[in-house]
Amino acid sequence: MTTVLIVDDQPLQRYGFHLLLDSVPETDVVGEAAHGAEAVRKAAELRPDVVLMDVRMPGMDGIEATRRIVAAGGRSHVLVLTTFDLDEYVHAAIRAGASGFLLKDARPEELLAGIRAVASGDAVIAPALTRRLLDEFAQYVPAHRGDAAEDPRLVSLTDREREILVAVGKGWTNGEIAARFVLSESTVKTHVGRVLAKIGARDRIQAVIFAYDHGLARPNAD
Amino acid sequence: MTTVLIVDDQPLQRYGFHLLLDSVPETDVVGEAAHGAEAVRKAAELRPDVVLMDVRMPGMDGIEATRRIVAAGGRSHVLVLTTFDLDEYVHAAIRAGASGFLLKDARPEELLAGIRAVASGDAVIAPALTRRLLDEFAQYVPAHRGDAAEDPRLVSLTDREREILVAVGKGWTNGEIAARFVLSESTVKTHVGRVLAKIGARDRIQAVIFAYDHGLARPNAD
DNA sequence: GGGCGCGTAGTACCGCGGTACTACGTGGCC
DNA sequence: GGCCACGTAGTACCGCGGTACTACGCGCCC
Repeated sequence: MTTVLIVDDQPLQRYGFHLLLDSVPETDVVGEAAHGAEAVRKAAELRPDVVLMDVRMPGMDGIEATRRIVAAGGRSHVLVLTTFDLDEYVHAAIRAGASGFLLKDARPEELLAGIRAVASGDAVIAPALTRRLLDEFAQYVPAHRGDAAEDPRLVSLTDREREILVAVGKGWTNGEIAARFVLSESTVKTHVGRVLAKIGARDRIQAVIFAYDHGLARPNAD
Repeated sequence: MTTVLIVDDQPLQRYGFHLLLDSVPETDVVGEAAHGAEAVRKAAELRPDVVLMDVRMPGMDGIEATRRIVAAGGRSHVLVLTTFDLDEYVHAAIRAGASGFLLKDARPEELLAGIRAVASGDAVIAPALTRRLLDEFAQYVPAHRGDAAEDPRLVSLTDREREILVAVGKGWTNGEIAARFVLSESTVKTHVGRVLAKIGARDRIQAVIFAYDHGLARPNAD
């Protein structure tokens, strides 16, 4: 049995979803919320398996509510619904930690399949949006393990040197690296020097860029 | 009517798909191929709406075949199928231009829905894979105009300072920036200093990291 | 006019980073 | 045994980077 919390500012919309979910035995609507703040509160209180979240709402919007619900760490998975397939919404929702993104004009069985998938920890995206998402993904993931492994400069690094490069990629100074790795600063300098030579970087700054370009360092926005 | 080309090295597998697709009126299997090269040839010849592509095949694999079919520019959309949900396959397939990625243990209706979506120009991904894809996506597209605009540190930068930060993000030295911007090195230093203070970085290395984290610098693998 | 934000530019100082060495212990391989 | 790769460590030197100032011209607004 999958417990669901319905979040939408329009009562009629909520009613429609409620009817649909009641029509199948596997889902159980445990609550409704009309805006973001109420959604966050009820999600914490009812701990539903799935939160059916509308994006556009007065007050706290669905994105922010999603962020807070996900951040709260419960096991609730958020399935975001919208009438508009704007890229910004999709991006924001993904970054907020949503497990799915469907359009409101989805067929009932699609919605139910989505809820099922999300409840089991998987994720779903409306086919119409997936196309654009894949195009972007192909752009943004240039050299993730694969091309990276083929880069002769990267494979020429020893394990230790790779560790050092990762540390450099975090922005640590030689002194900090020495401290964390329990080494002398001289040793760190030796390693860094060898890394720079091997990857063809003139200074640690280009090493940081190299690390990002080759997936050794990961963006970690704040 | 959706025309389909089935590509798989195992005759039994092809047979199974053929039977399934024949069981519904909307799809029409127009051909079969047992390996990558044959798939590329037949795709060009038969011009199917959808190519049902197995990844693992002797000789030219499904990824390479997908790349060539997509590159050929026909209107065929490739739906990749695999028994293994390895990330590398998914990434490679997406980069190759595949329109979809499903697991072979998908239910028949899922497969048919996938073919339908792909034929109409949309894209589909198996829910089990979407989860990980979204996680990665959230990392790789950190600040696609949105959170970036919300970051007070970023908006506090003047236009000039933002330009300087981008230049720093490229790994340029103060001297290089001065040369390219036609400025004195002193001026560059002044700007860099102000940027560091505003974004809360102690040195240009952390500024580079900041730039990457906030989408001012883009991975540009070689 | 006077303030203010911004871009420009300078001087002086210090320290971290990078280079160019040398050096030694360890483990693996021929 | 001897060689080699690797990780460790040191010294010496120089220069870029960062800081702390000061300064001035320009456009804008009260």
